[in-house]
Amino acid sequence: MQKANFVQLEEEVLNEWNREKTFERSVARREGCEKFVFVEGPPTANGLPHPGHILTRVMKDLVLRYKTMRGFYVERKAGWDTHGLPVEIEVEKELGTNSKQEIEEYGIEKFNQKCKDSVFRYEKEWVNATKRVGFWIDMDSPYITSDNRYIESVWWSLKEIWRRGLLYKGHKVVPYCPRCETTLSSHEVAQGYENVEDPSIYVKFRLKQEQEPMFMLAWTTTPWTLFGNIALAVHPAHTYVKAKVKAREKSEPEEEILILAEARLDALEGEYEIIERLRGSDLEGKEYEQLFEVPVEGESHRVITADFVTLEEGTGVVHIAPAFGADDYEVCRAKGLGFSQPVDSKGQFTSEVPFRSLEGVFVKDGDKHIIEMLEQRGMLYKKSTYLHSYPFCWRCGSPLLYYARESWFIGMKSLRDRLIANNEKINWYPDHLKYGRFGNFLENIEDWALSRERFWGTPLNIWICEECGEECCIGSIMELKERAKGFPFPEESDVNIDLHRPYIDEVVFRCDDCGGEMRRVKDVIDCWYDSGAAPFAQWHYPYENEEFKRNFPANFITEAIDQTRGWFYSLLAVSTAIFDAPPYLNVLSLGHILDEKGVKMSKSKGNVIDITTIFNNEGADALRWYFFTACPPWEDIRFSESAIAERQKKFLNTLWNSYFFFVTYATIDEFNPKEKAIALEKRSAMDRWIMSRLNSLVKEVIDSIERFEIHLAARKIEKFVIDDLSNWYIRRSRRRFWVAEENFDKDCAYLTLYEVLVALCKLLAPFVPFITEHIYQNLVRTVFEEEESVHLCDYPSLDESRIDKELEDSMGLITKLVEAGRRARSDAGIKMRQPLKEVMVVCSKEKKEKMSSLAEILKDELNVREMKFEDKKPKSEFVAAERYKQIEVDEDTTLFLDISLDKSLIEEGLVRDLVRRIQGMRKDLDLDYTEKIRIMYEGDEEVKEAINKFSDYICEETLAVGIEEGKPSSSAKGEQISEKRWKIGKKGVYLAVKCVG
RNA sequence: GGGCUCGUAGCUUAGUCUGGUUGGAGCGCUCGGCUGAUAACCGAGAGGUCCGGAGUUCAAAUCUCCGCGGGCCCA
Repeated sequence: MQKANFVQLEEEVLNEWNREKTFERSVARREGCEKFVFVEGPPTANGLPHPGHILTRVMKDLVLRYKTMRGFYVERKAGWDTHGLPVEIEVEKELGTNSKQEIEEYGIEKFNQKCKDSVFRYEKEWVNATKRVGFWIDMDSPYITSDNRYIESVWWSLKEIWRRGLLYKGHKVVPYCPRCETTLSSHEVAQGYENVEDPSIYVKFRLKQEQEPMFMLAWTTTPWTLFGNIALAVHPAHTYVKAKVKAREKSEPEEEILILAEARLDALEGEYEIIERLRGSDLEGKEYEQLFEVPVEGESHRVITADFVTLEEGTGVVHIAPAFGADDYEVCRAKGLGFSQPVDSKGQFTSEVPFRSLEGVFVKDGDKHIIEMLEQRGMLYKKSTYLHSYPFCWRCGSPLLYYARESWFIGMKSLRDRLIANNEKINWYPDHLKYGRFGNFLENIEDWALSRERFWGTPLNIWICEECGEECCIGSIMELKERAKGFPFPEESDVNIDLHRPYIDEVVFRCDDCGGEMRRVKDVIDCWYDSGAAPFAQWHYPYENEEFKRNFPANFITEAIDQTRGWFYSLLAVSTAIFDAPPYLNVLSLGHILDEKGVKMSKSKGNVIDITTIFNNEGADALRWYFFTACPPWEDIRFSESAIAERQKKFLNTLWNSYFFFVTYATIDEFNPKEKAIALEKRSAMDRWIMSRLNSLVKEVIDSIERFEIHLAARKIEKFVIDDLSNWYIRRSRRRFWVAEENFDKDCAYLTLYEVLVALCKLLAPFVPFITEHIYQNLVRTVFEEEESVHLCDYPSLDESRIDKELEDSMGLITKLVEAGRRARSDAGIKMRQPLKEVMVVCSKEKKEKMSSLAEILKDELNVREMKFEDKKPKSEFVAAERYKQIEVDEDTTLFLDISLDKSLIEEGLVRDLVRRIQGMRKDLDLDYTEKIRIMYEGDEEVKEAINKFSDYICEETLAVGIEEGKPSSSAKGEQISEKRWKIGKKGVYLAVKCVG
């Protein structure tokens, strides 16, 4: 038996595909057929591919190969995501820069060039891994989000949005990284929450126009924001109290009155007395003294009411700083209150702060001083610490600030209903995402903060007049050239134009209105917009538009679940804004790869399995098969090399062995399927059964894949290969292949096994493309003038006429009886090799009729001489007879096994034992299946008698030319001899086997 | 903190939507058997608080609620 070397086999197949351009031909072959459109979610190649990326690639590949074989035209354009802060951070690490200023000093031109290089640093590894795992995608002409043509399309789309008034400049409090000096998108923020201890302080704000000292008591965990305080908010409907509190220390005033929500009274320490209850709305408009003297534009320092005030923590009185909180900003704007911003873009206090010592200090580092100063001024009621989760920059680790910034937005809120309507047209797998996580997200959609105050990204294509503020949006390179004054690029050639910073920043226009100079806003855009524009930007739409029109919307995309609000959303958002149409009709969301312990694999945890080890040890097919069978595609998968090795052993080996069994005997017999044609009806029940099973399988597999239930499809195939094909059909049919001379039944067996293997290859081709290709090449291409690759074939289609449900049922019954019979033997302590007289099956007439044609199988499997059916139930008769072992099979079926032995049965058992030993000795000698032997033996009279009686049988079974009593004379050199003393039952037997060629 | 999702034998999992025999498999373990494709296979055995608790019901792994733990997303 030749052991399969899957890794070597795969490398040969890869070379073959490469040589014969199989991928390209598989696509080209379907040109003109119905399209199945796929969009590749572009990865960033500035890190090595991770097992999760491989999973995604494998799932994509399965679906696309399957659809191709099903007759669809499936183009596969690769893509690379190239822009964005992650890329900049990598380069910054390399350069050792720490602020935007340093980058500017280094030079934007050089910096962006480094970013560009960095993005393709691991391209080779990505391309290699992609090819190695068998993902067929066109990586020779990928779309690249930083290409001019791509940017031009993105610009066009932004101009469309701008023209509709959906692209606007706003002021919003946004999560902001003071180190990177840029706002972060919500998906970026989400990645960086950590549990940290922050100060928790209760601050007193003294109300004006009150006789006795009276304070609003507010709670905050960010003391530094107090410099930006503009108002205090209470809930209009909740009950508040004036509580008279006694001094806890001598330094405090004897008594003072604090105002807080009644429900939050446990914030108070020591004794207190409630002197008045009032509603929040009663407090509205009360003025209080400013804590610190910070300049404020507009009205300020009043109590206001707001619905977002909760009573779950704090005091029910909320400190409002519009510069540092989204709700704060909104409520101040609504109430017409002023604004104060004592913090600069690096997160440091400005000179507006009334303490020299704090100027230029990072806000978080100022907390301690502020608390001290509050204490000194007697404005601190109490302090402690508070454990909560706070966002940090996901790349650089700086604490984020919520910070009012100027930013450009896309008005997604106004498109909410359209987003929901378009989502309605999308099939989600798994479906709970549609109205669950994704649907909920759309319901509460916010405007998209699009701009990034960074360097390496698609420049925001908006120019503003420095004189009159006139705004213009540029949608194409042509338009840019026409408007430009002192355009710094050679106009004759588009190739030399780079639309990135810093070049684009130098392009200045003349304002149509006032003649002033128009300059581009400095921002670049969120790279999520880049990838969201992929459906049209990859085709350079609308400047070239044939491809786009044929490729929109996509039929299928798939990525991991974390893309739900990432790429899945950005695609829908852009497409809804531009085309008011869903960009994809089916989306498969994949689970994540966890390590053996169920922890997410990530670089920082150091638990990432190197995928190349798997390729080198187990191979791509084993890896793929593991991914497909392990769990539903949308569930997290616990990944381990040993689990992959197990799948390989179990499935790929069995498949290989089935194939190799065929090849072994087909070679001996020089079987050629081309020369045989036997109608299925003429073949045996076993043949018709496996064909029926195969066709039932085809139906189930297609149905499952169509629902993206990849795991069910794969598991069904696995079960078929192991149980039906290998352990039943081939095992049961072996003897048919061993017959030396030509005969009809042998041809049927060959033909059937051949047809099943070829169909199975096609069925499996999208799953395990390598081994199936190898088998196909050897089984089909050497014989028929067929397609040159299994991947150029059509997927098997269901042939209803070949399904015989009744036969499948009958065989099912037979296997049940076989199991029952084996149990009966086991119970009686009689081994399989010992022939028995009879098996009796008591069952209904219908069952008997169904099974009678398969009775031989049962007889043979159970090693009995006779088999009887009884349709009545004379059970008692057999039960009474002690020689029957009884096993209940199901409600109306009972099996009785005659366990009585006589001399002839025992003799036959002995002979079979001898044969078994001799076969073992052949194997020890490592003989070929066709090599002849001579046998010598020594044993008692019974042995002698049995061997004499059955010598023909023994010789036939063991390919012996003769069997004689005695020992071989002294073994001549070079002769292959195996000799051994055996114990069979209680008998000692000596056997010698000599190869005679 | 909120949403979604997963939790079944030592491990990987089926069954859960649609409540109903004794909760099935595979790996691993023990014993036995089979083997001229098979490091395969077959039979038996050990191994389960179906994450915990409460409820609905004649009946709950399954439905409801409250927790716990993992994951993702959002804050």
